[in-house]
Amino acid sequence: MVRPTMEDVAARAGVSRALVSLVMRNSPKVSDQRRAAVLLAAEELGYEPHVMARSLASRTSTVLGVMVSDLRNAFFADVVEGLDAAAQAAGFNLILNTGGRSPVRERAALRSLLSFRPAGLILLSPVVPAAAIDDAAGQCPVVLVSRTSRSADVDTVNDDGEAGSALAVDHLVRLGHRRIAHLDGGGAATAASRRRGYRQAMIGHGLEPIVIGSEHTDSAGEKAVRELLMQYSPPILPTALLAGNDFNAVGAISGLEEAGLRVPEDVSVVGYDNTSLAALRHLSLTTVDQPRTEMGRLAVEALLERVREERTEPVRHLLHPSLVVRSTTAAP
Amino acid sequence: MVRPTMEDVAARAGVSRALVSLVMRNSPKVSDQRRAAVLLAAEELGYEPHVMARSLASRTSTVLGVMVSDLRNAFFADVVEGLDAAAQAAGFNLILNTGGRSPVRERAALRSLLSFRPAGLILLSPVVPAAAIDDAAGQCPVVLVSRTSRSADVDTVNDDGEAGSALAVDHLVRLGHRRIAHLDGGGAATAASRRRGYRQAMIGHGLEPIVIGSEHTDSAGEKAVRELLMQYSPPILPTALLAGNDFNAVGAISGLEEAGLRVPEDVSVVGYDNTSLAALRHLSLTTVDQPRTEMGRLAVEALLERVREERTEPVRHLLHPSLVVRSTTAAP
DNA sequence: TCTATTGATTAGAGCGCTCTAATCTTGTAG
DNA sequence: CTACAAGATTAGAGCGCTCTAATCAATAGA
Repeated sequence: MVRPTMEDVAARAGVSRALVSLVMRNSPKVSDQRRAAVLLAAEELGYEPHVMARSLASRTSTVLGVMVSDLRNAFFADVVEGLDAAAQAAGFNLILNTGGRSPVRERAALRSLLSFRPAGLILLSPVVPAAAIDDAAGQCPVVLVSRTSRSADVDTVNDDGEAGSALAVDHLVRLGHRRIAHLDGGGAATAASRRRGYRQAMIGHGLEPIVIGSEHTDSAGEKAVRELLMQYSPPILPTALLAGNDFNAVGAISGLEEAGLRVPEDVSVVGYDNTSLAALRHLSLTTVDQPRTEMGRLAVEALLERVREERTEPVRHLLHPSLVVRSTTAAP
Repeated sequence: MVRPTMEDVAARAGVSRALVSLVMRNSPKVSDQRRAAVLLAAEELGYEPHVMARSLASRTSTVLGVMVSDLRNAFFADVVEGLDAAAQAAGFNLILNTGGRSPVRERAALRSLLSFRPAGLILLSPVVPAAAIDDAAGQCPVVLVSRTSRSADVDTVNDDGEAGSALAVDHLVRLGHRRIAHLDGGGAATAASRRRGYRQAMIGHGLEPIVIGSEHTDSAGEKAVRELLMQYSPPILPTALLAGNDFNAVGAISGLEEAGLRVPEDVSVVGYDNTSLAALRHLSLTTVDQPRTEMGRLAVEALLERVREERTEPVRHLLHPSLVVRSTTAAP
């Protein structure tokens, strides 16, 4: 279990430790002959540089700290995949902590990540107070995903929820729908802008918004539909639903089917997030797609710009969502 | 962005660096008075120990390397959640890499993880050859999840796929099914034992196994059902299907419905993994549950036992799955 | 008074690497 | 044959910490 060090490689290759260091960082100022000898020795010994020692000595870090509230949410899992791909491509590694939507746990997670002296921090939809984030931003660059910030030290990457909702409403109106209800995402970070977008789009079309309180879960979607059906009977029942997210939409569909209503013949349903769920042929859910891997990529890019000190102005990425039309929407 | 060091704290508290070090590791051999002074100084400066420097100096690591093939798979996401919870509780941190089911990328990921000199490695369903794993095991303790190993240096945590399949078959037989087909998971790491369990259970019940080649995706499930329908017409059509996993099951359900067959009235379907998908009321899939968070916990536990050198014998956890009966199974 | 003994504190080396500055080799021009 | 620039190599300090062994202070025993 005791691994060779640079010194071992140097001894075997008959050169100094400094030369091995140069070869390992593939510096151009090493003769081909020596380089070959060093690489051979390293190969024979199974030597790999010690990243931690390297970053200590060089006063740089190749670690990006990532805090994700909940990996079970496919949306975050996708973003993390995007982060990892971009980080690996740039020679960085992710150190991951889960915060579990608890401010206390998130604080601990932040401290833990910072103690690695990461090159930067990426926080996915954190729930800690802005002060805690600004505090972290004093120690290293910070990028927020799915959360806004007013701090000049913090970059953000968000989906344009207003535009996404508008896309969905426009699609439904174009199909001929007039009574379109929105199942609100409650306290979720993304809920407010989606609701706002829905309201504006409805008013823009001269239609009356109908917002039903819900959550980003399938059971909440089912419950919301039951409430809806209590308030509105078939003649005035909304002919289309814009759910808070895909899970919510699936729940809503169940609720509708249980009540004997067919989707999309009687009621059209649109989700949000385009999770793998929506793509299942069994569901084939019309939904709003957020470019998740792209969000991960942009987050890493923004972070590295700060790390390399190429930029000091904050960046606010507002990504444009797109509508994926599948089989849960049709003319009323 | 330049953070204080132990030296700074020592100077401010009027003590030596070594004393600060003792306080930070809360050693008992420090007088209360000094301890208070040091903690105060640290607090005032916002000092936090530098984990990398610490592990370099102490020749120990608090980092666990995790390689996951695909975070989009909810199964792995759940296991990672379990890993993180257990690791955090033990004062360890996860450094995460995705391997994307590609041996080449996985090899790179392994090297990258090892260059951190982690305390140990946890590999979720890796596809690299056993030799590469044994090689890694020569550098630090390794635990495999959802993959077997014959190496004495490697611990494993697996779900008992044979038992899981048997559970499903028994359930179906008890409902009165006689013609039960299995949609095979193809090259997936878990497919072989599930198929074996299916075969044995069928033979045990005096029934003839029917295995249809498939994959662990929903589109493959749909395709497999089409093939099945080509080979077997209604009178001899299997009345129940054991899919390779939940995704596969959902695809199979779509295929059946498209062919005008109802689930579970005409054909019962059982999935495997109990992903969040299965729990959706809309699907309400009968499936085999693997205790995923528990698997994560056990993996960390096994790793730490090796790290602490409490054990040298390999451990083979074979977790007992359970059947979650929902709405896709009924009497034929 | 002097020496043990115990507990608290510190000096200093060293973990595996990087980086600056110094040194050693060449090749080439004068 | 010497001088010198350019390229190749190395010595050595230092990154922020831990750890061993040494030092120091205070009390107790003879």
